[in-house]
Amino acid sequence: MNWKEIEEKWQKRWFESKIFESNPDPSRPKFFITVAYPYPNMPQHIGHARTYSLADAYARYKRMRGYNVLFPMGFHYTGTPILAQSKRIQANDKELIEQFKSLGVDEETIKTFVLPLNIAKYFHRDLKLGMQEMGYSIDWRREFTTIDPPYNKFIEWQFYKLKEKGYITRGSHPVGWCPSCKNPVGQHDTKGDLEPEIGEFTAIKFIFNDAYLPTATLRPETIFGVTNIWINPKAEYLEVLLNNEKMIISEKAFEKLKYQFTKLEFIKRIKGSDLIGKYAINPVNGNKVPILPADFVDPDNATGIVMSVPAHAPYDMLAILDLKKDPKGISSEILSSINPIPIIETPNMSTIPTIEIIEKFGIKNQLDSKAEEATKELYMKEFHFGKMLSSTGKYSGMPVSKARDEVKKDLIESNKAFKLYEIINGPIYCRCGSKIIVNILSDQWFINYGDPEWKKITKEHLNNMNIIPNELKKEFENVIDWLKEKACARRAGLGTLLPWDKEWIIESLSDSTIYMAYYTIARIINEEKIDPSLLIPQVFDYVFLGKELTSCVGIKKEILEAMRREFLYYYPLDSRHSGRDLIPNHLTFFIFNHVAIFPKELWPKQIVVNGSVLMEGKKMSKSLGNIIPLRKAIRDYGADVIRVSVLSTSELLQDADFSPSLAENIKSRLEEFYEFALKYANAPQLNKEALDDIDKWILSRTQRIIEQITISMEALRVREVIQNILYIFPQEINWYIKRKNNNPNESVMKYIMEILIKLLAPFAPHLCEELWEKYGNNNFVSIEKWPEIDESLINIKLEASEEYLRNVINDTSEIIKITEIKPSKIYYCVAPKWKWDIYLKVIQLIEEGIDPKLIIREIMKDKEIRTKGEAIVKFINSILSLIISMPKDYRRRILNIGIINEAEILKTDFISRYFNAQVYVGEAFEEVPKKKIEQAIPMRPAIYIV
RNA sequence: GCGGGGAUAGCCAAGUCAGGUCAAAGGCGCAAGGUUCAGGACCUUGUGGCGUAGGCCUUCGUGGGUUCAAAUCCCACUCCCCGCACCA
Repeated sequence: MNWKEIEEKWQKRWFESKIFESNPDPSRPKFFITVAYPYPNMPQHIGHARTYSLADAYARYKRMRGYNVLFPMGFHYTGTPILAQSKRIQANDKELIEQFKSLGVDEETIKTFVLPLNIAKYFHRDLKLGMQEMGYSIDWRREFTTIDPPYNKFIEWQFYKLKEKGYITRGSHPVGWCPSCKNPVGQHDTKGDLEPEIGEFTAIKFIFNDAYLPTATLRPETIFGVTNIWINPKAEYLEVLLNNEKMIISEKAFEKLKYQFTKLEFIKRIKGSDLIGKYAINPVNGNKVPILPADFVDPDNATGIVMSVPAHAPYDMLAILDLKKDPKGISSEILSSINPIPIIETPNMSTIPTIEIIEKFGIKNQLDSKAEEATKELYMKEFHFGKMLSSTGKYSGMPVSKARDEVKKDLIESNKAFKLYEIINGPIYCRCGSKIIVNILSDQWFINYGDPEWKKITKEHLNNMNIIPNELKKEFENVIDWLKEKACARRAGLGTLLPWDKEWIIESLSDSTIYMAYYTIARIINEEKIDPSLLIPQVFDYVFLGKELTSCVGIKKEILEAMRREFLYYYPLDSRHSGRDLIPNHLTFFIFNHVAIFPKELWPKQIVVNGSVLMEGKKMSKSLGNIIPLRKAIRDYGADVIRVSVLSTSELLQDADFSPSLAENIKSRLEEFYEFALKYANAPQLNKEALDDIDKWILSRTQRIIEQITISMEALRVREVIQNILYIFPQEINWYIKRKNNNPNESVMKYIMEILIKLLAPFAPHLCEELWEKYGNNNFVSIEKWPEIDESLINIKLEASEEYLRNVINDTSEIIKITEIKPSKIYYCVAPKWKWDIYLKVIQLIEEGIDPKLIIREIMKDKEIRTKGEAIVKFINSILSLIISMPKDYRRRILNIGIINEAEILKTDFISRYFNAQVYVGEAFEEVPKKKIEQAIPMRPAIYIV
C-alpha cells in the first residue's frame, strides 16, 4: 500500500471539506481541547508527536462521540533561546550550524538565522507542516503567534488584571549574569548548556583592627568552632568600603560583589601574605584567632576569606595538618595553640569527626580530590543527624538543620553578618566566553504565586478538576504549596512589553497561562482583521468578563457580540494537554491564572499529562544526535505509523520508547490490518437471522471489545486501546475463523471490521478513512458515530460455552503434550447432573457467606442427597478449594448461567479435526477406567486418550 | 534536603487502586516446524523448573506481617529515575 498517497489524499479532503473547523453551534455539545503550543526554535521531532498525537486522538474520539470539538493551535515565539541561537549564528558557531544541518536545515536557510525572527518563522512553518502531515484535526483558522499585536494586547489585558488583583509585586532577585553581555543567563546561554545554580552564603564579619574580614560560609552554625581564618597567600586582596563599612575581600570578590551591592568602593590593595600571622576577633564570642595561609582557599569563591572549623570541616583540618608539617613561617607557638573545637555531636561519630573521616577516605592533604567527597558526606550527616553541643550557648541541643537557619538569622539581624550569592556549580561560562556571576536585580517584577488566598482557591479548584492520570493530583497540590514569587519579566527576548513599564518584556511562562481563551476569539480577530490598537482592556473586559462597554471602542457591536458568544460557547476549557515536565510550572500557572481572572464557571475542567519519548531507550538530545525530525520520520514510516508507535508502547505517564524497529513493526501490523480488512470490503450486510452459534459468539465478543475500548478511551488509556485492536482482539477473530473451518461468515466479518475501523480511526485516521471508503461509504469515518454496544448481540451463555470448549481443548493438548501419545481416540466423560446440582449448590452457599467448613453438613441436610453418602463427601472435597478460590463475579456468572450442556458443546467435529482423532462424548464409557470417570466435575470433564 | 514516580520472567511492558479463573496479557528476542530458490516477511508451536494424564514446586527489588488465599493489603529496608524556578 502507498502510505504517502493515502495520507495526502485524505489530508486534502479533510481540508477541503472543513470538517475540523469548528464554529459555535448551540444545538450541539462542545468539547474544547488544547495542547501546549510549541516553541519554534528547532525542528519538530518524534518527542513532540506524543502529546500532539494523544490530544488529536482524543479530539477525534470526542468528535465521533458527537461533540463539536475545537482543537486549535498557536506558536509561542516568546522567550530568549531563539535570541541566543541567533547570536550564535551571527558568531558563526560551528556546533550549532552543524546541529541545524543534521536536523535537515539547509545552509542558505541557516544564513538567514542571523535574524531571530527568521528562526521562529522557519521552524513555525516546519512545525505546522509537520502537524498537517501528521493529520492532526486542527482548526487552523485560529492560529496565531505570541508576538502578533492582537495577542500582545490580550497579554497586556491579562497583566492589568493581575495587577488590579494585587498579584504583581516588585523586589530584588538574584540571577545568573553575564557581565559582558549585561544580561541574565539561562541554561541555553551557557557553554555546555549548564544551568547556573545560585547559592546563598553567609559572610560573617570578623573584626580586624578598624575593618572586617567577612568569612563566607554555607554553615554559619559552625561559627562557634572557629580556630583561625584562612587566606590564600598567593591571592590579591583589597580593602574596600561596603555599605560604609571597611572590609577586606579578595580582588575577584570585589569585581563580583559590585553586582550585589550598590555601595561598594575601592580603598587600597593588600597582599594576602601581609595579613598572615595577624589576629582577628570572632564577633560572636570575642575569641582572638590567627590568620593563616591555605592553598585550598579559592579567591574567586565568595569573599575569598574562609573561617576555619577543623573539628567539622575536613579541608580546615587538613590545612592545619599540612601547616604543622610545613609551617611556612608560622610560629610553632601559634600552631600549637590551635585545637579543634567540637560544637556538634552526631550519633556514631567521634567528637572530632574530621579526623575519623580523613582516615576513612585516606586523604593525604588539602589538595587531595577525595577531600571534596569527605566534606559532602560529613556535612550531610551532621546536617541531618547532628545536634549542637552545650558550648554553642542558646543553640545548645538544637538540631543542626534548625540551628543553621537560626544562627544565620541572628547574625544578620545583629549586623554581624550579611548575605551574599555565588554560583555554586561554577565556573560556568557564557557562550560569549565570560564567566557567569550573580547579579541582584533590584527592580524585578514578580507574579506572586505565594499569595495565600490565591493558593487556597487554586487548590480548591484543583480538587474539582479531573487530572489524568489521577496520581498526579498530589503532585499538583505540592507545586501549588511551594510556588512563591515568580519573576515574570525580563530585559531581552521576544514577547509582549509589560504595559506599565516598557523596559521589561513579559517572560514566556507568564504570557502563556490563559491563551486558550484567546483561541475562541482568534478566528474573528483573524478574519475581521481587527486593528490591534482597538483591542483595549475594556474590549477584553467585555468579551471575557461580560462587563458593560461604557464607551465606544471602535469595533462593531456585532463583532464584539460574536466574540463574546464564541468565548461563552467554548469556555470553560474541557481538556488541557502537555508533557509532564510542565507540571511544576506551566500547568500550575495555568490553573492559578484562570482562577485569578475568570469567573468560577469558566475555570478549566481537565488536565491530561503524558510522559516523553525515548529514542531506543535513551533520552533524545542534541548532543547524542539521536533526534529524528518528525517530518523525516513521516516520510520514512508514514504518519499513522508514528501516531500508533508513540501511543502504543507505554502507559500515559511512562516514557514511550521509540525505535526504527518498533516503527517497522507497527507499520507491518497496520498494513496487515489493512489487507485483512480489505478482504471483506464487499461482503453483504449482516443478517442477524442467518447466524450460527459461532457467529453469535464472535458478535458477542465484539460488543465486549466496544465496551472495553470505550472505557479505556474515556480514561485515555490509549495503549490499552491500541493493544486490544491490533493484537488481542485479532486473536479472537483468528479463533473464530478457525472454528468456522476457515470459512468465516463474510457479513459477520464485515460487521466486525467496520467496528474496528471506527475504533482505530482516532489513531490511524488516514488508513481508516481509506478503508472506510473501500467499504463503500462516501462520508468520513472521522466524523462517523463511535460504535455503540448492540445489547441484542450479547450472549453470555455462548461466551461461556466457547470458553468451556477452549479450556477442554487446552487441557487435552496439555495431556497429549506430556504423555506424548499420538491420539487416535479421545473420550470426554462429562459430569452427571447430580454433580452439577451439588456444584451449583456449593457455589450458592459460598456466595451466601457460609463457612466452607460447614458446607458438607449443610448439603447433607438434604435426605435425597444423603443417600449417596461417601461419593458426595468426596466430590465436595474435590471441588471446594476450587470454588473458594474463584473470583466473586466468576462465581456469580456460573450461578447466573446455570447448568451448561457440556456434552452438546463437545459434540462438535471441530475437536476431532483439531486433534485428528475420534472423539466420544458421554457420561461414561466402558473403555474409560472408573477412577477416571469419577474425576469429572462440572466444566471439567474427565479426559481419556488412547 | 523537599516533593513525585518506580523496581514484574532474556529485554520492553501490563497487572497493584477494588486480593482469588496469575506461572502472570501483549510486544521484542530466541528455538523448532511450515511456506520460500535463498534471504526477508508471514503462519503455527514452544520459551521458570520438574512431570508418560490435565498436576506439582519455585518466582513479581529485600525482609517481616495480615489472610483460607498476596505481584496485589500493612510495616521496615535497599536501589533507580525525575522536578526544585525565572528556563522554554
